[in-house]
This record gives sequence, structure tokens and C-alpha cells, in this order.
Amino acid sequence: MEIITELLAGIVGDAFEKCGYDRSLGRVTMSDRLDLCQFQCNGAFEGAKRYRKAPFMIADEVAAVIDGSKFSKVESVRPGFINLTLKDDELLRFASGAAGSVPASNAGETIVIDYGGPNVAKPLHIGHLRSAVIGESVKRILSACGARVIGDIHLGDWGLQMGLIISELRHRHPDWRCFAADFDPQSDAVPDITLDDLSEIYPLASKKSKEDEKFKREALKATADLQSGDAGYMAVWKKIMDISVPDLRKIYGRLNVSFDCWYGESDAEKYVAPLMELLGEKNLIRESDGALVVDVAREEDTAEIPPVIVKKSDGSNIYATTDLATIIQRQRDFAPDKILYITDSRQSLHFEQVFRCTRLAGLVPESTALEFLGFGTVNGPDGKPFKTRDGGTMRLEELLDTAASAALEKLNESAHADASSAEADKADTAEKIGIAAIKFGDLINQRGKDYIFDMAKFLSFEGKTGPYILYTVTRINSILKKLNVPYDADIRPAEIYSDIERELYLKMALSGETVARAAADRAPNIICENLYQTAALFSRFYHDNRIIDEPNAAKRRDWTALIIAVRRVLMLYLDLLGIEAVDSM
RNA sequence: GCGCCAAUAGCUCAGCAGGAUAGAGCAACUGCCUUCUAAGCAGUAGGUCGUGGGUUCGAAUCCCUCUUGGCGUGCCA
Repeated sequence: MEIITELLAGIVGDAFEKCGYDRSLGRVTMSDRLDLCQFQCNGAFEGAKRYRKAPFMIADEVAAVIDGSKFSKVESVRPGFINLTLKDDELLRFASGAAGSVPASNAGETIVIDYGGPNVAKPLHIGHLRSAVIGESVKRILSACGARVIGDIHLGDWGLQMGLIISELRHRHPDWRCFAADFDPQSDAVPDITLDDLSEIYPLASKKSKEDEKFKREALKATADLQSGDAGYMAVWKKIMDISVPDLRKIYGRLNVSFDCWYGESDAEKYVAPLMELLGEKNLIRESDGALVVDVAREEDTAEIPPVIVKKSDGSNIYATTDLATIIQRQRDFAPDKILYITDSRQSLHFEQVFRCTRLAGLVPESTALEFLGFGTVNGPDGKPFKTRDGGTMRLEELLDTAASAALEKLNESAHADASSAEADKADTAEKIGIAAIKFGDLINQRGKDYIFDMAKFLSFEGKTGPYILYTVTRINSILKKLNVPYDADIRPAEIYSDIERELYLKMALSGETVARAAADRAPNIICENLYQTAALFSRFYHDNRIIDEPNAAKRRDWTALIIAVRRVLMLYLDLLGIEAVDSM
């Protein structure tokens, strides 16, 4: 599809060129003064410097020769703006073409996105929300723009956290066969462990290791032994994976977050030896305090960049090891053009080190982009990292349940909630509304910044929220049902009757640009913002006009076409955010 | 110490490849449901864009100083 501002930039650029100026000055943006025009070009200001001429003179000159066939208004306005407004039929043509389609800005690219990154040792908590939700959206946006995108969850299943759990289990159950020297994986089974056990054991073991040096050493030893393939520990590890992974799948499923690969750090193990060999061949490894490190600092660094530790002094792997080994695996399996990492921004230095090491070792071609997309911390209303009222960590599942039950309550008290809908349907709708509230609330924040997670605000479902968007869609659905017109009916609008409609069409005409920008910046919040604005414009239109009892048949038909197009845009945006709509609420 | 990031309305946040009057949601106040779903709509009020300088015809946006806060700074991830 065509991006409208680019198309207009071509037309205006032609005019600049015709007047003897650089055609790139013809850049067109959406107007910031809709009362004056729909689009503007500020190229005359920029040209003024270069050509030593007053901006308004250039603007006058250029405006006079712009091909006006698509415009109802082309004017030069002091001190040098070129203002453009499309003819209604052109706007309609653009808007109905743009509604629901996206630019192929990433066609032909293969992109691996590393997101989610849950730790299998403990239940998902609110901190895992962002990576999952942002990653899913970025994946969908890039995929919509034509890229072949591979989402990889990159489970945290091979580090110290496993050693901690194993050590604690060993203390509790010294009699378990898996901890015996003569453990036989063929005949000995590991007793059952439950999710509740895990969620109790991990924090406890983690705390214990900070206070008890002996226990810490045991855990480190267990980690190293696990990585070396100790049969008993492997059996316990397997057990933990067997109970943890299905639970993760369930919750990511609720969040409508999916992964193409469920690889973990453990899957990188078989690439660790080749990695070390390669680093050795290139003479990149140096021994330091018993550990093996790679120096990645550069002359021009203003900050001190410490070396990457690729083997700990006890011979075990650290996250840099698995991250590097995983790059080998990804190169081998997918030969991606880009690898995107979506993790907490506190890991930025770590990834800087890993990326530098990757370049030094030549693990991927020079042309392969490695991008770290950090996100901010989720804080509570007090501005400190989010905690429950009793100071604990809020489990993600509990959070989703709370949102869903608040939505259900609201659904029940709603005037529209008639007795006709089954309880099961209501619960399903409430679940979707709750998830929409949480995801939209997260995604609307600029990725890199910390944000305040306020439960009360999330559960109010008012204003600029996910439920507002879903509600807007249900209103359109409701009208279309009463008109007996399918949601996806192919009706082309012929006429615009009011400014609000014109604004809606303009908004829709710019949807391609919105998606392209969100893709380029890996910024779902741009989609959120435009989704809200589109929905809000529709709501204004909705209140000013009544469609189903509009006596003028042509008008009714055009309005029907309008709301179908609006619906298409809303649904597209929701899909790009990974949010499911509901039919009614 | 060094490095990264942030600071915009009472609160939470957009806006930042420089442009015309700095926007939204919430909270406050006023209206609007016999009419397509009021999880809505309209309106009022609310801002020296942290400070000081600089670049520019023009700065919330770019550069520098300072202040405050957050984070990072080799064997957790």
C-alpha cells in the first residue's frame, strides 16, 4: 500500500524540483493545524537557508506550480508554510484503500525477536508482563510489514536459579534417588514437585543464598554440575521443566502471547563448546581471576566497558555464555537479518558487551543487526517497583484474575448486560476485557520509560483504556447487526457530510504511516495512541449522527461504509497490539 | 567517580528527524440517557515544558552547565 504523506511528498517534491530546488524539501507531514489544512510542508523554511531566499518567496513559488489535481486547496502561508487539503473524493479513495492495510516496509527481512525470557524456577510476575506484551506487539507489527519474524521465548532455565532450587530440594529430600551417586535415569523417577512447591522454594533459596555462604557455594556447584550433565540433576531439571513450562504456556496463552520457539538457555549448551573454540581460535580469550573473559573495551569508549565473562571461575556458564551461544544457534537456524532483544533496560550494558563480543568473534555477518530494545521498570503508585499491599510480588496470574473479575462485575451491572447471554460467554468477554485493559495500559507507555502501574486506574476501565477501544468496536458491531450488514461488507463511501467524518477519513488515510512508524521505532505506543484517537473520533461521530434511522438512503450507505472502515482500522490496530476484541459488552 | 535514562497541567502520560494556538486520560466543576450500548459525548478550569546559557527567522524538541530522581558499573539474569 502507499503511504499518503510519501505520495504527497512526491507531488510537492516535483514542484520544488520544477522551481530549481532540492526535491527532498517536499517532505509532507500531517498538519498540526487541522483548522487550516490537512497536510503541511515546511520545506520552504529549510530551503531558505540553503538558497538564501525568504521562506515565503520559496513557498509562493512552489505552491504556484504544485500539481493541484488531488487538492481542494493548496496555499502558501506566511512565513513560509505550504498548506494542503485533499479533495474529498481523493481523501475517500486514500482512506478506504488504507483502512486495514499496512506498508511492506520490512518485506524480505528475517527477524528473530527474543522476548518473554521467563525464569522457569518461579511463577510469572508483573515484571514479565512488559517483555511478553511488547515483544508480541513488535513481532506482529514487523510481521504485518512483511518481515518473516521468529519469536523466541528464551527461557531462563540454565543458570544459578536451577542450582538454587536443586540445592534446596536436596536439603529437604536427601533421600531422593536423584541425589544419590548411583542414580539411574532408567529406573529411578524423581518424585512429584508442584508449582506451589516451586513458587515457595525459589524465593526462599534465593534469600538463603544471600545469607548463607555455604548454601550459595552448594548452589553454584549444583549449577556447574547440572551444566556438565549430572544425570540426577538433569532428571530434577527435567521435572521442573515439565511442571513449569505448561504453566507458562497457559499464562502466555491467556495474554494472547505466542512464541515460534520455546528454546531456553539450556538449548544453547551444545553451542557453548563451539563458541569457546571459536573465541580461542581468534585469540579473544584471556584468563582473569580464574574466569575466562573477552575484552570488549574500545579506545573511544568514554565509559569503562568491563570484559565479558564467558566462563566463570568454577567452569560454569553465565548468561553471556548462553546469550553468545544462542546467537550461533540463531545464525545457524535462521540466518536472520536482525535479532531484537526485548528485556529490562538494566541489561543494556550486558547486551552491549555481548554484541561487541559477537562482532569480534564474527558470530554473525557484519550486515546482521543486533538490537537491544530495553524497557523501563513497572512501578507502583509510590514510584517504587510494584509490590502487593503486603510487600510481596504480585503474581501475573493473580493480576489477570483481578482484572477479569472487575470486568465481569462491570459487565453485570451494565444496562446492556441482558439475561440472554450465558454466564460462560460473559466470563469469556470479561477475561478479554481484563486482558485488553492490562495490555493496552502497558503498551501505551513509551517502551524505554518506567511506568506507574496503578491497579485502581486499570480497573476503572474509563477513558484512554483498552476497554474503551473494545467498547467502541462493540458499538459499531451493534449498529451493523441492526442494519443487517456483515462486519466486513465491501461498501465504498461516496461522500463526506461533515468535518468529523473528514477527520476520521484523514486519520484512516494515515494508518499506513502510523504502522510504518511503529515498525521503524519498534514502538507499540504509537499504535495505541492512534487507536485511541481513531476510536475517540468515531465516538464523536456516533454521538452527532444516528445511522440506522437516517432517512437518506445514500447517506446511510456512506455512513455504513464509514463505520466498516473505522472498524477495520480499529481491528487492525488491536491485532497489531495482540489484543482481542469482543463482539458485545 | 564514570556511564545511561528521565524531569511537560493536581496525578498518570503523549508530543521531541525544530515550525503556526504545547495535547490526552484521570481527578474537579457544568451539562447530556423514552432515540444505533452513558465502559460514552459536549463544555469549564488547570502549564514560566526542572534551572541557567547557547544555536536559529523560530526551541518542549538540538548543544552545553547545573539541580533532582532512577538505573548500571566482572563471575545473578
